[in-house]
Amino acid sequence: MLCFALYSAAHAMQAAYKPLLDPLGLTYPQYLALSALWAEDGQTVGQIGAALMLDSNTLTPLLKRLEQAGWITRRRDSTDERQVRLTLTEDGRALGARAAEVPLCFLDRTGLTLDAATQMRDDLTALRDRLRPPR
Amino acid sequence: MLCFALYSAAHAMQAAYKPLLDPLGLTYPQYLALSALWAEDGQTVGQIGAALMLDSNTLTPLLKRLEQAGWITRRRDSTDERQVRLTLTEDGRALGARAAEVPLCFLDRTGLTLDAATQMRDDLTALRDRLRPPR
DNA sequence: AACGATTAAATCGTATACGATATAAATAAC
DNA sequence: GTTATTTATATCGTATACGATTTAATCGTT
Repeated sequence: MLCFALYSAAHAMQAAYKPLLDPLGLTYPQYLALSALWAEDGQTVGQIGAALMLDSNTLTPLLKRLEQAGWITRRRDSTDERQVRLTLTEDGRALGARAAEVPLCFLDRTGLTLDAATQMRDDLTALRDRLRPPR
Repeated sequence: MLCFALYSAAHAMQAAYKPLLDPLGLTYPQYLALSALWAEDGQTVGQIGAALMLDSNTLTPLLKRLEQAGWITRRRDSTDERQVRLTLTEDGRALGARAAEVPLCFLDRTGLTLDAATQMRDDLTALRDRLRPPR
C-alpha cells in the first residue's frame, strides 16, 4: 500500500527531525513556519498558509505559540486590517542561524545521496499535486 | 526539501482518501486499523500497533471509537489479561466488503501505473526504515 | 511462595490537522 | 453611498500523534 508507506514515512521523518529540533524548542510544523519566515520575513498568515498548505485554523494557534516563545510578532497590517503580518524578532532571526545545519543533518540521516533525495522530493511533489483536489 | 514533500504529500494522501472513506464513516487511521483486522481478525492492540507503528496512547481512543461505532469488540485475552483482543463484529466484516474497492480508487487518483506506485512504495518504505531510530 | 523487573494497555497533557462557523475588513454592485 | 459579497483570520469541536506516567498482569529469580 503506497498510502501506508507515505503515512509511516511521514511519521518517521518527523521522528527523525525531533532530536534536531528539540534543542531549539521547536516542533516540525513550527520549524516549517519559521523556515518560511527565514526565507522571507514579514509574510502574512495567508502567505505562510499557502506555502505550507495549511489554513488559519491550524496556523493561528501555532503562530501564537511562536509569538509566546518570542520568535515572532503578530501585527495587523495597517493598510489591510484583515491581514496579520508575521515578523521575526531578533531572537527569531538568531534561531535561524542555529537551525541552518538542520536540513543537512536530516539529509545525512536519510542515507540518500543529494541526487536521490532530490529525485524523491520531485516524485513526492508530483504525486501530491496530482492528489490535490482538481478545483 | 524532501521533508516538506513528504509532509505535504502525506496530507494530500489523507485528503484524497477522505471522499472514499467519508461514506463509510471512517477516518484514514481508523481505516488502517480495520484493514489490519480485515487481513487477520482477533489481533491484540500491540499487534495492530506494530503493524501501524503506533502506540496504545494513540490506538486506545481510536479503537474505542471503532467499538462505539459497532465495527469491533475489545476484550481482555483470557490467557493473558494484559492484552486486549480486537474482534470484528458482523457489521465490521461487512464494512470490509464495502471498503474493498477503496485502494483501487486511490491508485486511480494517483495517476500512477501499478509499477510506478509499487516502486514509490518501496522507496518510501526503505527511507522510513532508514529513518527509524537504530535501537 | 515472594518479590523485583518486565510487559501491555490505559491515561494525561500538549500540539497538530481540519471541517464548520463566526467576525471584521475590504471590495463590488447598484 | 449603502448594501451584498468576498476575503483574511480566528474560534470551536473532533480526531489523531506522541512523550510521560500509571496500572495491572506476567515472568524471572531466588
